[in-house]
Amino acid sequence: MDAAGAKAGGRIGVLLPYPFPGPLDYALPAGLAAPPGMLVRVRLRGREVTGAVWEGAPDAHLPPARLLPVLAALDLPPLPAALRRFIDWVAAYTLTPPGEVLAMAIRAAGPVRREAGFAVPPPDHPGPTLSADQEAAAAALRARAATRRFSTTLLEGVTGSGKTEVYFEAIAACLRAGRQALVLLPEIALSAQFLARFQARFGVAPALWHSDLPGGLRRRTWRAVARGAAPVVVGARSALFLPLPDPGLIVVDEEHEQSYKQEEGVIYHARDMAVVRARLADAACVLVSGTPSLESVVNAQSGRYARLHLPARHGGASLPAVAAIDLREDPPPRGRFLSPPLVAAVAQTLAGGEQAMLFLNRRGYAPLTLCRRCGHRFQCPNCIAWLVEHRARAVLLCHHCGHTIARPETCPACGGADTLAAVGPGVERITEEAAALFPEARRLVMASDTLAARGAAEAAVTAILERRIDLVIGTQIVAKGWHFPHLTLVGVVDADLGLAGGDLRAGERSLQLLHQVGGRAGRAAAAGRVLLQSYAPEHPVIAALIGGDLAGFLAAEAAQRRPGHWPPFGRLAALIVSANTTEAADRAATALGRSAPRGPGVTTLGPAPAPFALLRGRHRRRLLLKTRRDIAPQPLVRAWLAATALPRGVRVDVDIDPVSFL
DNA sequence: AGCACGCCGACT
DNA sequence: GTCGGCGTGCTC
Repeated sequence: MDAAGAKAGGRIGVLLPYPFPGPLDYALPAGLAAPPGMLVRVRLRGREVTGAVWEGAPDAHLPPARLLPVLAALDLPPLPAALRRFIDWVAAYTLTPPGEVLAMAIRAAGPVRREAGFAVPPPDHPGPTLSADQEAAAAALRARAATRRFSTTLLEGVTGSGKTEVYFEAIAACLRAGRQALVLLPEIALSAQFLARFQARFGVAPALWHSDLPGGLRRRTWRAVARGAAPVVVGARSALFLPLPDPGLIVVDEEHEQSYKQEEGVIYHARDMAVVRARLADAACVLVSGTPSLESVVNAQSGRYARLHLPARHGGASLPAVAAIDLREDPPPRGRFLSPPLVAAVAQTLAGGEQAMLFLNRRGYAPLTLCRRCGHRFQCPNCIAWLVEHRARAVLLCHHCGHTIARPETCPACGGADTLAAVGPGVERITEEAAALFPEARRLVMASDTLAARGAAEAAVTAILERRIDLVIGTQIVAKGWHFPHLTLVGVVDADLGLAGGDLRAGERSLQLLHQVGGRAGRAAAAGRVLLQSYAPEHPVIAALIGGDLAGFLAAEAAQRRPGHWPPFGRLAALIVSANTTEAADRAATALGRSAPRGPGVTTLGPAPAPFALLRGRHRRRLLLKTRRDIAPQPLVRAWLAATALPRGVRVDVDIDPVSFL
């Protein structure tokens, strides 16, 4: 098929936002211009749908008589070539049909009532003064953002070192070069404080992109981006698929965050894909973190990434002092969860007119409800998980599928009245304990469910900043990059919580989370301190936090993972087998296990029950393919699935580079 | 993704 | 004897 195939009057491929193996062929009427990337309307099974003209050899076998005509072209610039190549790349890498990846890119490409535009942030608008360390790092980033050459830089710095202001200088350089900048944030809840800082630097607001954007604004923003009228876009991971005409800089803030991993639909890691997006667009990529992932550190050490380091906290603030409270020596009173030393520290902080925070990464009142008489435990019928009591709502609720029951008065198994006991704490229960201990303190609970309402997170942050709150009790939402200058004490209720479970990255993740939480303390003039309640303070993660030796921890972690070719020294692909019955899941998993690829540098683990062996009513088994770093797992997985006959009703989901084993 | 086609339980 | 369950297959 020659180039004439794409000309008017010929046959063209149109990629549609559905899981087809490739583009479908349509006839292009004479007089209709449809270059690659053009969004077009076509008929599919009688329905009218939007797709994109795509490169690749049309399917010559289909007789011309069966081709339907392209109906119209949308009044939009074609998707840029770099985005088209990115879509194809992500599809091939994640083993997802390309149309499903395209769907993420064009979902918001609908008509709008009023066009939107965003002011170009003036690069030379006077912003905050940088320290010498910041200026040195900013100069390096400016140079990288000003060239039309791909690069990746790991920008590292302790919490409060002013990393944001440093990469703002890279944004300014990118804007001066006439290109667009994209900033990814792990949580859009972060954006309120981020936007204030952006405003302080540039005097205008950037375009925002996330899944909760109302439909009209979403379409207007998409269109503005496509037209090049959004010079800076700040967004969640899905912003990677926006049609920026010429992105010159992609920043991934808090690059270690696990929320960059999309776990449903198209399964991809936004941090890794950001590097690819930058490479295909000849752009600079900047990965930013106070606690970088082992992946990024190893890439920096091997020279693949450049590395910039901000050693000190900005404005003379010092890092908080971290200490453990050994719960074997100082246990909390029976039925309580705050130990005497932690209670004393909170009391002292509050008495000094400063703010304190208690951190527990568990929503609700109690993770388990147990009958003291017969031992009955309340479990979700659809998942292998305990129902979590939410006392304020008087319900027990599954955090995996949302299954909810009214809080029972009697045990359904033995009929016992007053025999049900709440086991273990959630933030609600810690709040109850804190209310009894510090009745005068103005308390605030910060959890994803208590801050779900629009503007709730912003209101909470404002209340803390204005010192209308004395004691914050929160889940991991408090670990995000908030800046609370009057907060001087962080108490971690259960520092051991994230360490159980045998997950490859449990230690690394726990260290990052606790370090980030601790980083909320003492960000201004007053010194901060962090107290970690633990039954195992000698654990390497707790020891690294106390000693402030994050690099040492990562080095030990690397030494453990390297010999077995575990990531980042090897590659993983997970196959999740799910079926309606245990038997079907077992049969399929066993069949896959028998036909698993083997060979030098290739091993298969499993099948094993997936950590949630029953989730949302489906029985799950998991197999893990591990390859040496120089062996791509995708062709192996493709061949593996093609060679294995699977029983009816069985689904196999592939997760390339799985990060969560739970 | 939708939407049609196709074989096995409870209904007029 | 039918109406309808959603499992499987196709869409240019």
